[in-house]
This record gives sequence, structure tokens and C-alpha cells, in this order.
Amino acid sequence: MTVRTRFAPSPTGYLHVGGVRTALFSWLYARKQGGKFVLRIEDTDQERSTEASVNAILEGMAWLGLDYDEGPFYQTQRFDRYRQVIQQLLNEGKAYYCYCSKERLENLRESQLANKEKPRYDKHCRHLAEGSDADTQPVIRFKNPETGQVVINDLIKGTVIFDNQELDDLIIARSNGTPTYNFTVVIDDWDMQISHVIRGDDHLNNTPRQINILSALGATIPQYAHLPMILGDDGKRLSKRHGAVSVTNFRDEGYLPQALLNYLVRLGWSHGDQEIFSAQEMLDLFDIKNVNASAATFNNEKLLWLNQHYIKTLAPKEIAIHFQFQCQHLGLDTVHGPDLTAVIESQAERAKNLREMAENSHYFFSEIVEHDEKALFKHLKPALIDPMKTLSEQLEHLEYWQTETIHSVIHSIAEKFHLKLGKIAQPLRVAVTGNTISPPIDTTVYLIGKARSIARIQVALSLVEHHHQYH
RNA sequence: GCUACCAUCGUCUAAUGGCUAGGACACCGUGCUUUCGACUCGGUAAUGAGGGUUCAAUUCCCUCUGGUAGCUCCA
Repeated sequence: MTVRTRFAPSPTGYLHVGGVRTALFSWLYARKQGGKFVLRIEDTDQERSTEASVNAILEGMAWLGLDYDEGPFYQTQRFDRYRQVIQQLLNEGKAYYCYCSKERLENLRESQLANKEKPRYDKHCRHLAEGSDADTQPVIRFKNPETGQVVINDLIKGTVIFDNQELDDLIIARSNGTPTYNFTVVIDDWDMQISHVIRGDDHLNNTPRQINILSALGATIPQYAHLPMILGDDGKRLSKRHGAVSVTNFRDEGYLPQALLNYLVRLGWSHGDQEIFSAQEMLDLFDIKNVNASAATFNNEKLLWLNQHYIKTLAPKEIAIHFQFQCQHLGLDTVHGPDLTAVIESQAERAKNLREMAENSHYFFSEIVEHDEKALFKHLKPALIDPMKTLSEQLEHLEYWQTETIHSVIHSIAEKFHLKLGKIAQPLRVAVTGNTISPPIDTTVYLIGKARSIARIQVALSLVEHHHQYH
């Protein structure tokens, strides 16, 4: 039997990290076994489903490189099929019309809760004669077995047993005729021959109902693997309406897909002490046996660490496209400036994300720079004006504009004026970048370029001279 | 409330029925340094509680406690 897994998000919002991890594990499982990974959009809730959400899902998966072999399939395009199966269940007496009003169900629920019982349908219409109430549009309910147990051999949770008595007759078609989630998943997984259902463990409680429907249909029951939830800082499950950040959000914040994937795969899965996994390594090493059964808390700190790890270790060329994206966002002119890969290389170890890197790189790409006066006057003391002027002249006469030659010039000036290197490097840094933080000064000056560097030194010098004149 | 799932440092996790419970992030300290990173080296920190089984339990069993989820004409 070939392995077939699926990712089945509902397009009622953005693609969030919890969903991504589910997708990742399904993807890994299928690819690892040489099987197929299917994408299915569960859009039966026509009230809340939007096309924008569908696009966000597709875009997010593409950004992460989670490619699918089949799909995307849309449930709204399969209504005929669902209707057909529902009719079949009706004909076979495995489903029935329910005419109960919402008020009745509400009252029922309230009284059950008051009696400390689990709220569930009381099967009022289960034995009713057909068409008892012509005035109300009925829903259709599935006749759940009333005795016995459902045993699930979950690949992650182990054996889980539910008593059928705990289950009620769930609605499989709304009064407007559209099918509901627990029904459509079952039919789709069956039709698409999904062999392994890998999903969040918030669905574990739904599984026995789904198995019962599958059994009623005589379908093969897939293997189940229920992944533990991802919790937020508050210990609550991460969900769209609760603190889950969308994938595109991570992209916009300057995270690399490699980092997010690596972070997510280690949430609930491990391979000894290893922390760093490329997509290929995940594929090589992934084993669902090593997936944890317990929930994990999302920790942005560690994600940041991984992000910087990949910023430092990935080829600058690979990062360039993502960095370019950030620069564009900030309106930086990357055409008239240093090579992006060179900037990435110089900034890698001082940026945890690419947005930050872009923000801290504006002086590489702007024509002019605004000097932080406090920093400038602190570092460029009157005594340093002469050395700085000399430095500027020598830079101007540099024949080969290279990091090494710039390095020698700075060192020779320091020596000539009997200054510690920092005494000249820091004012120079403020002069060319406008502030106190940048990569090593020789690299910084080199990347900014000769013309811009010298112009900025001139501006800095005149600012300082003007300042000291009046103080 | 009912049912289900879960329980190792603050966080992610490793470990075996038996060495001092290991690693990573974060944090603290140290060294290096041309600012800020980064990097060195070192440190703090955990088996939820109570019962069993056993020579021996973090590991197996039970109870409790705590957390999470489901109980929608949402998915």
C-alpha cells in the first residue's frame, strides 16, 4: 500500500504555525516513505471561507517549500459526491432526518449541563416516521452505533478507546443541504485514499465518529497520528483566534523559511541531541516514532537563534532574495549600493532577522546619512579633527579601494597620531554611518564606497567644527 | 460538568528498570575585541504529589493534582 497523507486546512484565515507544523509532519511522513502528499482545502463553511485565505495558504506553503503531489482539492467542488453518499446512508437507514428546532436543542443542552451531563443529542428524531414535520427544513444525522467501543491505534498516542455511548448522532448535513466537516473529511480521506491521517490532537475526539461513518460505508480505516498541540506563552493552544502568528507574518518579520521549518520540526520531534536540520536531513532522519505525545510551548527566542544561525551559515546568495524583500519594504535603493551578498556577509552576525538587518543597513544604500549628534560629538572630539582630516585625504587618494587598503590607512593614521585604534575607528564609524553600530570599520567604509564615505566625513567634520565654535 | 489526551531545568528536548539525569535556547559570569554582534570558557536550573511492583523506578501500574482539547446546523 502506498503511503498517502494530506494537509487539509480550512480557508477561514491565514496559515498559522500550528497548521504549518501539521503540514510539515504530513509532508515529511509521505516523502520519507516515498508516498504522496495531498493538499485539500476544506471550505464547506461558505460563510467564513475566503479566497484571500486560500491564497495565503498556497503562498505560505510555497514560501516554505512544502510542495504537494496532488491538489489543491476543494470540498465545495465535491458537493455532488457528498450528497450521493448521504443519500446512500439515508437509503440504508444509517442516517435520518432530524426536525428538532434550535430552541429545543438549546434547552436540551442547558438541562444536560445543569445535570452535569455531557451535552449531546438525545436521538429524538432517530425513530421518527419520515416527513413528520413538513414546516421545518430538517438536518440529517448519522446513526451512531449505540453500543460497543471504537479503538484507535494512534501512531503517536497509542491505543485510545471510546465508548459509543459517549458519542451522539452528529449532523452530517445542515438544513440548507450542505455537508458538515466530520462528514466531508471522512468521504475525502476515503476517496483520496489517504493512508495516514496526520493532524492536530484537537481532532482526536472527532476520530471515533469518523471511524464509525467510515465503517458504515464499508471503507478502509486509515492509520491515525495525532500531533500534540502548540501552546502559546499563556499555555493555551495556539489558534487563529488566539495568538498564532501567520506564516506570512514570519516572512515579513525577516525570518528565513529554513529557520521556521527547523524550529517547527523540533517542536515535538527530536533526533537525539541534534538541533540543526536542513530539509534534507529532516527527510533522512524523520521517524514518527520519535514524535512526542505532549504539547509544546512556542518559544520565539529559540526561533530567533535558529534564524540567526541560518543567516550566518547559509550562502549569502541564498539569503539575498529574502534580504532584498526586506530592503524593498523599507524603500532602500539596493541598485545604487554595495552588493547585497557582501552586506549580508558583513551583517550576518549582528542580526537575528532580516528585517533588523535591513533596518541596520540603511547607510549602505542611502546617498546621505543623518548623523546622531550626541554620538558624533562624543566620539569626534576636537583633538580628533586633524587626524580625521588626514584620514579623509588619504582615503581619497587610495588607488585600490579594498578592505585591506582601507584597513592599512586607518592603522597608519592611528599610529601617526599615537591613537588607540578605537579612538579613530569609532568617530569614523559615526561619521560614515551616522551612528555607533556597524560591521568592522574597514569593511563598513569599503562597502559604503569612496565617494559617499568622504562626503559623509566632510559633513561630520563641519558639524563638529560648527558645534565647537559655539560651545 | 462529561469524555479524551498530556506531565523531565523558565522553554524545546535526551536518557536507561541501575554511573553525577545529558544537550539546546534563554539567563548569569569570564575571556577576546575596533562599536554592536559573533565567538571562548564556565555557571544557575528539572523528573508535579502520593501510593504500589522491584534489590533498584524519571522509566511499569494505580490514585490525586494540574494543564490542554472536544462536547457547534465551525473546521
